[in-house]
Amino acid sequence: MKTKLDPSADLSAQIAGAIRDAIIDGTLPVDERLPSEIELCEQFDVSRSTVREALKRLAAQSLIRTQRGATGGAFVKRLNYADAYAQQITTSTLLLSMNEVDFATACEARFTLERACAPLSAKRRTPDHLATMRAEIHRQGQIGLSDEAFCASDVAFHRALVDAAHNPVLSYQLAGAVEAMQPLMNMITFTARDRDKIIRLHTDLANAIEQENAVEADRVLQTLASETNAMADTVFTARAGR
Amino acid sequence: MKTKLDPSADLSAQIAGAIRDAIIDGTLPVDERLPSEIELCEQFDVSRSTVREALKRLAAQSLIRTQRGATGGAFVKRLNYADAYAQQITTSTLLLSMNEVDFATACEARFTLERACAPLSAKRRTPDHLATMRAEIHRQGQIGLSDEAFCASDVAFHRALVDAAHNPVLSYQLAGAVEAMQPLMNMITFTARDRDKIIRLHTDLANAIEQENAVEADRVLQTLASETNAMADTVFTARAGR
DNA sequence: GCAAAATTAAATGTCAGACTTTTGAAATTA
DNA sequence: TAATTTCAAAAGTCTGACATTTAATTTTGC
Repeated sequence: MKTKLDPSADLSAQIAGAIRDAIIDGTLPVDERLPSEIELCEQFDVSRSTVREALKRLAAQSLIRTQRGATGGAFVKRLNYADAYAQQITTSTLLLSMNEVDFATACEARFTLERACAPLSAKRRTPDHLATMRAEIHRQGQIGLSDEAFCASDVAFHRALVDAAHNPVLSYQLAGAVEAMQPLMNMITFTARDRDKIIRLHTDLANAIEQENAVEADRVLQTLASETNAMADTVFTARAGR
Repeated sequence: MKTKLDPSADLSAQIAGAIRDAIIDGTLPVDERLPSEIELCEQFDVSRSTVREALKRLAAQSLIRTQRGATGGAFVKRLNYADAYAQQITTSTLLLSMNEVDFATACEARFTLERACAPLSAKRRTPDHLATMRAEIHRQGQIGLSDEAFCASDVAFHRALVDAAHNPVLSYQLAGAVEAMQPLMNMITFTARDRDKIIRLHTDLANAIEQENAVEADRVLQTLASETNAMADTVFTARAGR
């Protein structure tokens, strides 16, 4: 079956699009083998280079995987959480850094979503997530910790909070919101007093979650949101005045 | 400057990764022109096909755009909301459809996030978003509307609700959660009574948002969540018993 | 001298063909 | 029967050519 393409537009993009659509609507199920490169050449009436460029596009979106060898080929890939997370984080991070999204907007989005998660986390938290939160709080208190390491630990803490809700879809959706903030947070220099304040709030939050106290957790998250905004304000106005 | 690659692994993936990292960490700023394909061949010591496959990978992630002609080349692309949305929706949809995420989990994630959004929407809603919500409610009441069209309108309604919060980052993060549910919702057959119930709840929700009544909006969303779950249950148990 | 037209050069897009490497299956051999 | 060898199919890579697009440059006509 020859599939028609518009010869004036980008051929490899059209081929990738056609295959992508077939994957999304289920025509090509998971683990189905695509036709070999040579067969795709014939089907779309293009050269092998063009077919390969199309396949690389799909591979970049984790839609296919390829195997070499006799029984090899391109297969529809089951999209796993790890790959989806990675893509989400890349996209979210770039969206924020390239579009001059102001700190307040990103911060509001993040804490709004986290607050939505907290009641579920309070209800369903298990010892391992609490342990992770406590461990990160401990790390945050270590002297000589760089600002970047502090931020990374902050992200890990909040990730544990979200994961405690035990809803993988929720974890996935929030991964972008939480992780994409990290580069913005890294622009902030945290004073010792700032760190103390954050650590205290993190401790309150962990306690609230442990006690299954959703109301208190929400209160702490609101405080954390406004504190974060205040710290960013201080840094950015100081920097602007310089 | 020759950049070393591991010859045993996929070359085009390594090249794409190196350039991707440079874009993410800001080494390559927006609108910066990448070296020409020939120059990249020399830099990485590979053939042009390999370089091109790497560039197609980046293009698939909306990280670069290419221009033909004398002053053309590959340029770092400013990631816009439209492209980011599209990627988010593709990824979210596939994640749900390929991983046998049960309806209840996806539904919980979606309504949890929407409920987080609603208070902001109630505070900031403008006439145009309200008008969109009303228009979609009207469409949902039309007789002879297919189940798919009903679902599409449902998505549009909820999109308007989210957009009313006037936080583009929040809209972006929720796009995946809302849109990815559509294929799952499409598996449901809505009876006339179901539709009536949903339309009534949508009306209540629009009214609550118009009156800036966050508490009432939250109540309606909770009801809508449990109703949606109930409808899905009915359909799925009926189908399982068949 | 100026504007329109033709030329040129640089870049991506496409093609054809060869060779390499990997890998499973089939054929052969001990 | 089991180990080994051979084989074939497929993706990965390389080379070189040609097509197309586009902006800058040069030429031409007035």
